[in-house]
Amino acid sequence: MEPRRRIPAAERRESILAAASIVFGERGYAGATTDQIATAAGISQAYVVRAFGSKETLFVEVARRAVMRIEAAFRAAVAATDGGRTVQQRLGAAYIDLIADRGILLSLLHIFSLGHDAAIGPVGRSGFMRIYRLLRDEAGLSPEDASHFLAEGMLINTVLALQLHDTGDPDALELVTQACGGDLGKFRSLAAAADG
Amino acid sequence: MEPRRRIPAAERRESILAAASIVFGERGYAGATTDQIATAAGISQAYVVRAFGSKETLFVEVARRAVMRIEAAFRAAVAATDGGRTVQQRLGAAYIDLIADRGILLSLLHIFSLGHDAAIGPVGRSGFMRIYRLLRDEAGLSPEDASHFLAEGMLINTVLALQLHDTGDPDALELVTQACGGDLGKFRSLAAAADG
DNA sequence: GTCTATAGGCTGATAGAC
DNA sequence: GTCTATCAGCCTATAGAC
Repeated sequence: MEPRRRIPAAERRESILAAASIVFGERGYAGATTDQIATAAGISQAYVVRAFGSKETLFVEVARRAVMRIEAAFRAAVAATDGGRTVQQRLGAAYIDLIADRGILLSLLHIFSLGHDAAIGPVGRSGFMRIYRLLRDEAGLSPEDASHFLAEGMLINTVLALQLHDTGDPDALELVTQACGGDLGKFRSLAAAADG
Repeated sequence: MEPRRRIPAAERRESILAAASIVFGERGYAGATTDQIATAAGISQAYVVRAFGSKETLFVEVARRAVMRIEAAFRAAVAATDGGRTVQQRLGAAYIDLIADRGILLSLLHIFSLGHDAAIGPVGRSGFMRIYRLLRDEAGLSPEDASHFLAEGMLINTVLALQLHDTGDPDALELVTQACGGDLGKFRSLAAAADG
């Protein structure tokens, strides 16, 4: 690998994080290798490790970013004064926009399934609870509504992760339509993009 | 390791599958090792591989079993003629009973996050759709009700995987109570058992 | 049916040059 | 800031004995 252009550390960190989000998403924490992330980021394996200290630190940072992006998107949705739509509708649309980024979607799932891990569990718990409080206290949802909203989100996560929207199966289409409220356009194009 | 008692192959397979369900659940497919599974099953690493051909085959079998257990439990819940309770209530209770087995719960989450995998994705998709059809065609739920039921299940998965039921946080308790419909007893005792 | 031994491959991290 | 080289460890799978 020929030496790359020197780039400010902060900027390089961002591109590593972007690559890591995709690779960790596809393979999971244990399944992903620092070498795969390095290749995706266009740098050497050793540099990935050096930039973040360890693979685990890098994953925790990716996880933290994913949660922060959700919080930011929800805050914007709450703040938006969009005439016709309810807060729930704005929040739902914001969530679907966000997890059309498969890196974020899959990061979330991996965080959940590593809930018992000493390093990642706390990130997942505190992130999930911050989002719950945001829905309840800032968006003004009742505990029941907040819970329902989260439940719908978790089902969307699942059907998208399983790629049920990509099947020919009409029952799958029926389910995905129910889950996403008919707002499938984004994921169809996503699937098409992934094929090419 | 001294040679163990000779045991019929079928029986040995079951004990390996039981051990694998726990270890795969805790560490994920890539994170778990055949040696950890062997230790949990009380046999040698080589024998685990020999008994199933490969680690991947073993995982696929674990995944298949988890889905089948859910189907069986739901069929029983549908068939049960339990005076006071609705089908939804019976199904919900059956689900909560089932995923109190953390091995099954976490197996599910790992299947979801491996939805893109060539070997595991198909198992996840066909299993999920079989369960959807069961809810719709055998339990008689409308597509909307089936979708809501699944959504609630996915939220329960998440809060249990994150172990939010184990936190002192009162907000977490509020959320878990909403998600599980107040039926927390099983998970408390589970947590206590895990501590000991 | 079950084990021991080990080959062969991959991985995260470190050292050190530029 | 970035790379090459490399080590030490771990992991799956196979071979072969009992």
